[in-house]
Amino acid sequence: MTQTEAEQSGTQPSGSQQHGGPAGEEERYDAAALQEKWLPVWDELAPFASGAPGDERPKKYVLDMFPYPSGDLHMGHAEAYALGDVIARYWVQQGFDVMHPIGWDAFGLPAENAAIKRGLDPRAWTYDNIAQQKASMRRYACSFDWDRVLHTSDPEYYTWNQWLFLKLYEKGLAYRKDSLVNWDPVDQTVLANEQVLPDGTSERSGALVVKKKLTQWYFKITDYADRLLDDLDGLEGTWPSKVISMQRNWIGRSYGADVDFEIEGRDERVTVYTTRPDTLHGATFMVVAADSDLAEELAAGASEQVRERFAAYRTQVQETSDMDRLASDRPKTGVALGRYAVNPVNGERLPIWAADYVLADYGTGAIMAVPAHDQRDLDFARAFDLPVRVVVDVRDADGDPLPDPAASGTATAGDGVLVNSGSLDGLDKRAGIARAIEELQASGRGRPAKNYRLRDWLISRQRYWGTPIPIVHTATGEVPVPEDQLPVLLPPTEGLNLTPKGTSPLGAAEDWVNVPSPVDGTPARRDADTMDTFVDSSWYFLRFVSPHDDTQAFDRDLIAQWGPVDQYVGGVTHAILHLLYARFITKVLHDLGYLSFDEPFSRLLNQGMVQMDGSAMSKSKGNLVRLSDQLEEHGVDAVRLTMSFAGPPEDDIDWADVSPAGSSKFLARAWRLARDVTSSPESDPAAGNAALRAVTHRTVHEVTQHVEAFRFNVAVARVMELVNATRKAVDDPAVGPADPAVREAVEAVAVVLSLFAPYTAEDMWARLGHEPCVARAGWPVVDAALLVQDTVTCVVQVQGKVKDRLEVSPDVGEDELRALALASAKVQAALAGRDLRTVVVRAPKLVNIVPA
RNA sequence: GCCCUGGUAGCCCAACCGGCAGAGGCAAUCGACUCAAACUCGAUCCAGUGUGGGUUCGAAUCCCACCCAGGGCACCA
Repeated sequence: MTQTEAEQSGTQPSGSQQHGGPAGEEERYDAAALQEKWLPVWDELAPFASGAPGDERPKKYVLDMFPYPSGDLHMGHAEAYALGDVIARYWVQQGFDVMHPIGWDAFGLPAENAAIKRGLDPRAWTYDNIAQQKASMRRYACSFDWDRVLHTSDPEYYTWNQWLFLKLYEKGLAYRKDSLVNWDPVDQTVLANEQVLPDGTSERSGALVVKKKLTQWYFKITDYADRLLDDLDGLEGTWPSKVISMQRNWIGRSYGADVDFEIEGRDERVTVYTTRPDTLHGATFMVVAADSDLAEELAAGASEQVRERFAAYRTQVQETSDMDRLASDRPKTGVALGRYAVNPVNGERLPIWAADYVLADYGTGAIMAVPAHDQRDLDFARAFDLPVRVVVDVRDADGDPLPDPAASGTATAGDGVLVNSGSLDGLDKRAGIARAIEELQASGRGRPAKNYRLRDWLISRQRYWGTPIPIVHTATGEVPVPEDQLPVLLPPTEGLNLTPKGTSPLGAAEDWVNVPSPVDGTPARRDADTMDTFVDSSWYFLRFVSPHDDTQAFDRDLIAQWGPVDQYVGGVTHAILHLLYARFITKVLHDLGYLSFDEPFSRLLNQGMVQMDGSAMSKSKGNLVRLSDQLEEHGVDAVRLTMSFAGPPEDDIDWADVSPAGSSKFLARAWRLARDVTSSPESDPAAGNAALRAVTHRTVHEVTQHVEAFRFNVAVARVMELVNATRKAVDDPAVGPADPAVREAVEAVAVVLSLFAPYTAEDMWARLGHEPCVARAGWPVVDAALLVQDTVTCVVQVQGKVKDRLEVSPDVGEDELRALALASAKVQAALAGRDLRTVVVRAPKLVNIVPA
């Protein structure tokens, strides 16, 4: 190896020579050598093992979102795990039994696609990558409890995925239905709504998603919509407000009324959902979603000509529907169905149209159109020359009536007084809605209702590398696989063609798919689809408490002790998908009696992303900065420190704006302090330099607050100050390297740095004469007496402008301070003889003198 | 279109409850050390807080309007 090994083979050789310098040259900071030296020691001592029997420390659960094993770790991982580690290591230093586990989200399409491309088994690809990432994480000094590792692709794990499915199935929360689903034509599988980007493309493959009618499994997350929404209130303050508002948006609850309309020539009424039942008198037509069964049915009862026009329109809609969802100003299209509804409040005949601006899967797929007060309805009315009737008198800021929507083309959606509305006339929006609902209920034509933007969670995937759905289809219907027959193992890939073809590759595994019915032994077929991998990650945090338990998904006593997760750390990219699903599953398991809590993550920290020159680094765009290169060049500690110091954790880091070389310089500077300390570990700090001690204690005090508030960048800045102050003291002949206050300061630096730069901190600790591990040394105790300052600087302002500064006692009296300030020559000069109007005194920090 | 963040030095970022705009770092410049360089050490330079109003003794901080950047939702009745 290199000279670093020679250097490390001896114990602390004084005057080791690395660059051919003269004999007696001092040792230098060598990041690579420190890594070689301490990694094996930590492997041996396992300072982050958690949950040992008899461990009396209070428990804390810190969790980083587990990675997907595609290739080696990249800069994004490096940031996330550096920041999560600061928190985990901090709580260990504070004396907690911290569970900080790691695992791999190992099922999923990328493994399968990569495997197809290279003709490999997805298992081999996945587990090779895991091994590589795991080795990288160890080198990166992540404070994980390595005894708790899990992989979601292990049968030991996905067994319990199947168990979870059965629990939901028993509860009626897993069901199969036939509907239009999002189909990814590239990956040849369906996608959840959440996996379709706003521009209508797949978040995975980037392909334009199309609609396809399929029978699929769903989890009934909409049953939990109210709780998922309302319980967000309790996360206020501990979750980023951004995530909370994104989830609120996503669930999208609205309140209104269901209103029943009679249909001429049809026995059944049609119910529509509206948020504005007060405007019912303004309804001039009805619209049903063109792709709904209702439209089909209504058209079937119409004339031959209408049926033909409808069929043509429907085909057109299905071909173009997802193509230009984005084009919000695209012209309204539709066909009249030649059928009529009857307005329940005034008996008017309303023509029924089929159009694509009404969605089949929201509400009832039918609306009452009130063109005067709804822009979409107005656009439609103007396109097809339908009547517009104003029923709300909306005024502008000056109290003038707004122009007639029929003429202006702008619907008046604002608040106003109801007109042309019979018994509702004169009421405002709020009262009008309440009265309208009352009257509808009284006449049996309507009732209060609410709706959600959130849809049920589609979990079927037509791919190989996932958890088989534990259902068998028999001649008489679907039968769940009995719990004691789990797991349903994935068949081997031999003989299977994994290439996407629209149906699950598992269906071709004849030996696997053909099974006797668990009920009566008659021939049956397994469900060949696999589960969305978001199912895997929706409960993995529970499994960590007992990852090797083969009798249950998780140990209920242990999860009661550890859960919920005290601190969750991960990217904001999962703000909706993963976090919403995890919250849902947690609530379900709570309701089933498995959990005592119903929110999984008490606190959440979103780290930002790492960019280069303003552009995101990702697999698809090519990794502009390679983590391995950075680690090679600057060392683990410098990279980690840079991640913490770059800015607030939630901000993105542009690698071009930060300086790992600067971090490295700072670490060397800190390290040299430890090298220079000459006092013994037993020296008494109380005998040390008072000024330096004050700086040390004040720094530790502030760092503590900053770390707890996630202001890691500021915490690091404070340590830099302490290092600078200590260096000055060491070089000051009046203090010097033997002063016990210097040792106290350097020890504090070592312990605090153990959160950010573990290798450097460990070596400093050793040089200070201590045994490893510094990670378990304990957080420095602040002596409150040393935080009290003898004097404070009082600012004296004249008209808010600083004119003088006074050194005063912290408990100086107001009157005394006022007199002192007025006596200042600089103040008198600024006043130039003017009379005083007021003197504001905020003892002891400030006096503001206002002249007349 | 609606909602949410955020604009402080050349750059990344601090600044408590409204109270001295600068803690820390990068870059730059100068000096010391060196045969020279790297390393190291020391020093210097730099903004009045996106714009315009308002409240206040006092505003980066609070309020209003606007501009810019980023993010979320978007034909959800």
